[in-house]
Amino acid sequence: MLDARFIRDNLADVEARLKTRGGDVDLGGFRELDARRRDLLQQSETLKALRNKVSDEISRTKDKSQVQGQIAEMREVSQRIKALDEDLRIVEEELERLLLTVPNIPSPATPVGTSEADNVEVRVWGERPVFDFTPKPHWEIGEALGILDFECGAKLAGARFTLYRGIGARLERALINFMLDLHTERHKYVEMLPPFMVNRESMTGTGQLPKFEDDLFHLEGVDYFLIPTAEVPVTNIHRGEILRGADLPLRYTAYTPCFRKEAGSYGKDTRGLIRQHQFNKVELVKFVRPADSYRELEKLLADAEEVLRQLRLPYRVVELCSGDLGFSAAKTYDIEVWLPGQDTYREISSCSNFEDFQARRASIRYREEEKTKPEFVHTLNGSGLAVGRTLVAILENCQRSDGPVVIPEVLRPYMGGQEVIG
RNA sequence: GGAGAGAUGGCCGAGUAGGUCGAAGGCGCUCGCCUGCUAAGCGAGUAUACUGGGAAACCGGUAUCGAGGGUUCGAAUCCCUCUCUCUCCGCCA
Repeated sequence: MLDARFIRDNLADVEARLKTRGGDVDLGGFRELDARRRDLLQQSETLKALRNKVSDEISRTKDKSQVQGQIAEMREVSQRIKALDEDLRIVEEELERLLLTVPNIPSPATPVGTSEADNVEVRVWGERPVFDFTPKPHWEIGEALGILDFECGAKLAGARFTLYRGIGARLERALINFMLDLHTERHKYVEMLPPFMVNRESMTGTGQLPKFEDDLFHLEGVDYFLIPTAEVPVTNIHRGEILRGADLPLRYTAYTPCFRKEAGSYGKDTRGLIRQHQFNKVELVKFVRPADSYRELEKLLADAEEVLRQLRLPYRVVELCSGDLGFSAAKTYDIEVWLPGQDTYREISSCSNFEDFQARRASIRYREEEKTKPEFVHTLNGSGLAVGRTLVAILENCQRSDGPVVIPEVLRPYMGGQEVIG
């Protein structure tokens, strides 16, 4: 959420910068609602001040018969206050609804552009493997090895669900443990294991609600949502809190499954593990001082990249342009892993600085010193990494001509020493 | 699922026959004084949000005692609904 006062004071500038995301931006309604809100608030508060003053006088008058006039008068004042407050409530609700659907302002560091095509390649790492045969896509490899069973996934749940079997299941688990160990031991993140479903406040805090309810699985009977990413529960850990400056930056990592409806992606990526309703992810989340947030973003990105480097999987980093930026982000880097079976780079991590956008929604503040005013923190997060897609990258990059897949060295301790699948 | 108890400021904890309670007291913290150092002691201060004025320092108003609603001139205190926590019973990995 943007700061209402900031919008009020910089309306034209805010509109112009939001336009770089593409689509329509109209903050005209904001100005009017904001003005009406303050007008109603002042009227109501003036009357309340009067009522408080007169009530105080009444309380000090022992003979109540002397103040019957004031009591009658205040009865009327209270009615007017009630009416004003009702109008105010409606205006504030509208204003809130409007503000919650306005996306974050892209950072000046975000390149301006209209689509994916305008994203900027920042760096490329690793050697793409050279094959003396035509590399297969992971779904063929996984099925042939008997470790990925798409048909059974569909039988158990439906399209976009997969059953991992045997060594495939173990490889997924090995990746999760490897990533968590790397981030906790080497990068000094604190591991969290949060609830996999959360309430409406949490979803609103990180920006999934109210605008993207259609993308979420909602439970029947209780107002809980399955999390689409660990970002939601982990960022909301500090919702409504005032943190101590000395404790910043806070770094958390968490493994969770993620659940997404993938509405609007019919027919897209229907084969294989790329786009599933349920997938595993290890997430990195940071709470930092505003002045440090862009430096922390670079570090977070490096922490995520380190996973691919250790696995020796080739990738590139791209900077998302304004038109491709997510709703809550001010600046985002995507890490894209090379998939030789599909002859393309594929997103495997998205690392973003949300600045104070989520912090304002979720009211996450910090106080530098005991006496200083609380300020909003900046929140960041990134995948470290999407586990299923990492498994995909291993199958495709480490495949051999006759079918087997070589397990990356760093994973072997997690695989009971096994070196090859198949 | 059933029965009961509770939710007050950074923390602990008073306050329920409605008013002088943004809220006693203690702890913590900040500043000052005092003391050869430390400890102790003394004094002052110590919430947040919105809003009006001001260049600012700051000054004023309103709201907040789990959340929402009601009664009343006036609610931390009375009534209703909800949420959460705790205890006991049941059930269960």
